[in-house]
Amino acid sequence: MTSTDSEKRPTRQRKAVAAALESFDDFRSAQEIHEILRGGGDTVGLSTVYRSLQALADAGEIDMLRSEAGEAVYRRCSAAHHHHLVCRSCGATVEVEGPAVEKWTRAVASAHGYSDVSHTLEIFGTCPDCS
Amino acid sequence: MTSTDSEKRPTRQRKAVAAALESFDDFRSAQEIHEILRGGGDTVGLSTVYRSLQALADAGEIDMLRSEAGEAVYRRCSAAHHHHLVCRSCGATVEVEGPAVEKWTRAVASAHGYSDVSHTLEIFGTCPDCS
DNA sequence: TTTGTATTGAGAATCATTGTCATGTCCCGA
DNA sequence: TCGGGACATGACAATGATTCTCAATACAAA
Ligand SMILES: [Zn+2]
Ligand SMILES: [Zn+2]
Ligand SMILES: [Zn+2]
Ligand SMILES: [Zn+2]
Repeated sequence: MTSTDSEKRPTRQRKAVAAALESFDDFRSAQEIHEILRGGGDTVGLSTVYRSLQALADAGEIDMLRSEAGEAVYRRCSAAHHHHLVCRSCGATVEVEGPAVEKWTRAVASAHGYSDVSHTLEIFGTCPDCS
Repeated sequence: MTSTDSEKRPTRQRKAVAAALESFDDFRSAQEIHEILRGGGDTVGLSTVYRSLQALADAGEIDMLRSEAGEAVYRRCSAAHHHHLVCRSCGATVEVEGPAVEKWTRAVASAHGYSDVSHTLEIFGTCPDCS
């Protein structure tokens, strides 16, 4: 196995973190996820939660974004590239896609000679339940 | 003066921070700006730098965004709503506008019943000089 | 089992940001 | 001109999320 070995050992802890990510639908912080695990009886160290989340995010398995307060929050999402519509009040999240936006960012970047382009785009608002 | 009094007293410190913001073209952190001030001979406390930047950002006088590392960084920008194309390597920043994108975010949000909508959008890449 | 390696987690260390509060500054009325 | 009060400052402490350390474990393979 000299090939790209990005696989990690599926330990009890890592599986617990992955499972916790299936149990909610909005973005949560590492600390909140740690709490969820403790509440569910799983014993996982906070450091391990941080490490697992980073690994998952690096592998593209989960999405990470920064809340308006600046904390990193995580969510299990679909595989395709997408963005988020997030309720500022309760966190309710909707995945959204916009081919036109994707095209636009690429066009803008290349128009200015920028290469190796990526982008971040989040929409915040108040959801129907909260308004 | 019972009217909307959002004006702040233009102290030496606040003017120094505002002046520093004119001296560079990319996004800088509060600490970096504090360094610039110290280097320029101005004596301004770090707390005051933080406070001044927040006040300016709240007043819409400057733009604030979070670097990929999560720190708040600031920049003097034009008044109109816009977004940024930022070089991942040197920080070179270009203001960009996209009426279509603005329209799209509003449409998406209202399609899902979200109100009081705002959004963040940044494009990262490698600028011509750095590639 | 033996052994080398990946993983864990408790606690310490970082580091940006915010809070405290005694001191300083400015404006205005007496 | 003087004094009171509201605003502002800055040295320093406190907070809080994230990362680091490193000894103890768990695994996998031989
Ligand atoms: Zn997502
Ligand atoms: Zn909501
Ligand atoms: Zn801007
Ligand atoms: Zn916009």
